[in-house]
Amino acid sequence: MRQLLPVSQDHTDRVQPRVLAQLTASELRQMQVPLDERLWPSGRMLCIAGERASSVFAITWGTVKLVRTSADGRQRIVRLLQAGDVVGIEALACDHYDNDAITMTEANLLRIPVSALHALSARLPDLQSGLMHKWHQALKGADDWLAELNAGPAGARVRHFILRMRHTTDPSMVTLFSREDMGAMMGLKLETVSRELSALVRDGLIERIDRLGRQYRILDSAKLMANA
Amino acid sequence: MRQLLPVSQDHTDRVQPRVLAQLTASELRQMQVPLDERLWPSGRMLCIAGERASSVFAITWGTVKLVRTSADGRQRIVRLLQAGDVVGIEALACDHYDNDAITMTEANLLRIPVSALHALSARLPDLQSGLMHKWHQALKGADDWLAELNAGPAGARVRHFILRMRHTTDPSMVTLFSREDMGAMMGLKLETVSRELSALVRDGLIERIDRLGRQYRILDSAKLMANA
DNA sequence: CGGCAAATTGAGGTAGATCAATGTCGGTGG
DNA sequence: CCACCGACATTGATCTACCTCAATTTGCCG
Repeated sequence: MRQLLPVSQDHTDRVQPRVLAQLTASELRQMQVPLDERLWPSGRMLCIAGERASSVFAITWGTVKLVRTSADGRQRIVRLLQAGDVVGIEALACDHYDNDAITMTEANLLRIPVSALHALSARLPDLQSGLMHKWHQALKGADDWLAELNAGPAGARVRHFILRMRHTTDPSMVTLFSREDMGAMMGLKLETVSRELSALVRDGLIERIDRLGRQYRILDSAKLMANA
Repeated sequence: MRQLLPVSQDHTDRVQPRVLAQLTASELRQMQVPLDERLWPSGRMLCIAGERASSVFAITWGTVKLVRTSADGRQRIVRLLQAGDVVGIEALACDHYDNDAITMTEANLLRIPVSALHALSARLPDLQSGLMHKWHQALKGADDWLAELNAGPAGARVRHFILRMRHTTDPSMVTLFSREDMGAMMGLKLETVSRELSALVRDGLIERIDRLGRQYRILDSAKLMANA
């Protein structure tokens, strides 16, 4: 079970992760911020687009997908959030969530009331700039997602996705998701994703580790990065 | 010339537009903010991805495209900015621009030094929340762009695009762009865009106004909005 | 008038979708 | 323990929406 999680979700190496700005969870608690830290199972809906929003969720480890369900029922994964990202950051600027958010792995989340953040940021200029950083991170993430994962031929999209999913501790290892989810991220059908992955294995760029098709080892990162 | 501009760019109806937060240009000037207001011609590059960034540009009217040029040279329009949006907002959080920004019409821009904003926001809590609102607007814009304009069949994308480009004063009128730019926004080839537009005209959903194919009148908005 | 840039339209090719069959894993209950 | 079942990945065959290549048209401008 453990090795199914991306390494970025490893919570043993950093006992006190910086949750928001430079603040750790315990520092926030010292400042009277009522934190609700919880471990969520995979596949749990954290918030719903349009729903009233009064808190944000800081991710300390795990992966969360932001999903848009279009009028005709098709689901599109708008982007992924991981450790250091904030789920529902839009709650800071308006009173509802813009996207559905669903855990894709087990995930450890710190729920923080928006009111507490507003109160605190008046006193703490550092928090201000820290939050600005989170906004920027989210915006750049959205733009990158579009440019890298939703442009060009299917093969290139899948290769970009693999590179993006490398473990931070061991960049030769990658943890992927279900073919259907991967398709929803890149605007492809699950069969196409499967075929492209098989082609990469056949050509020796990656090697499959587990039986489920979630764990791969990168054998030729140069070719993976080649834009040909 | 005048009628080629989207109505949202009309600057005669609001003499003192709110530039940032609730502030008008003259109010900002009263606060010693050194503003550089300028009218830019169409097709001018405002900033370059990776370039050192020390100011933002508030749009009072006109349209600006954010462009990513991928490694293989293909250009992708990541989203559009219009009146009320801020070009290069990322300069508030880091020291460089993330995207190229190019005017798509004549555009009136207020260049504002980031240092001035930082200094001012310490004194003005309203500006804080106003900037947060801009961040949110940008992030939601990015997510919407992906979900509406880069998902589903070509016809649906083009129809969404038309609806998005309706004039604010007269929602039955639409101003489009070159077929190539439209393609770069929706991940389609220019011929495909042209064909889809022709089909909409043929089926009586829209009517062409000018000779260049930039101005259209919407005849059947119900069918345009239908997701079939 | 001539040349250029942009849109339209047609014919044909192809990447990816669709439909469908098979295989593998993991859980469940006899 | 083993048979069965459901979820998921893979693979093949075919189809089609969109791309590519190319010709034609239109308006603009020197």
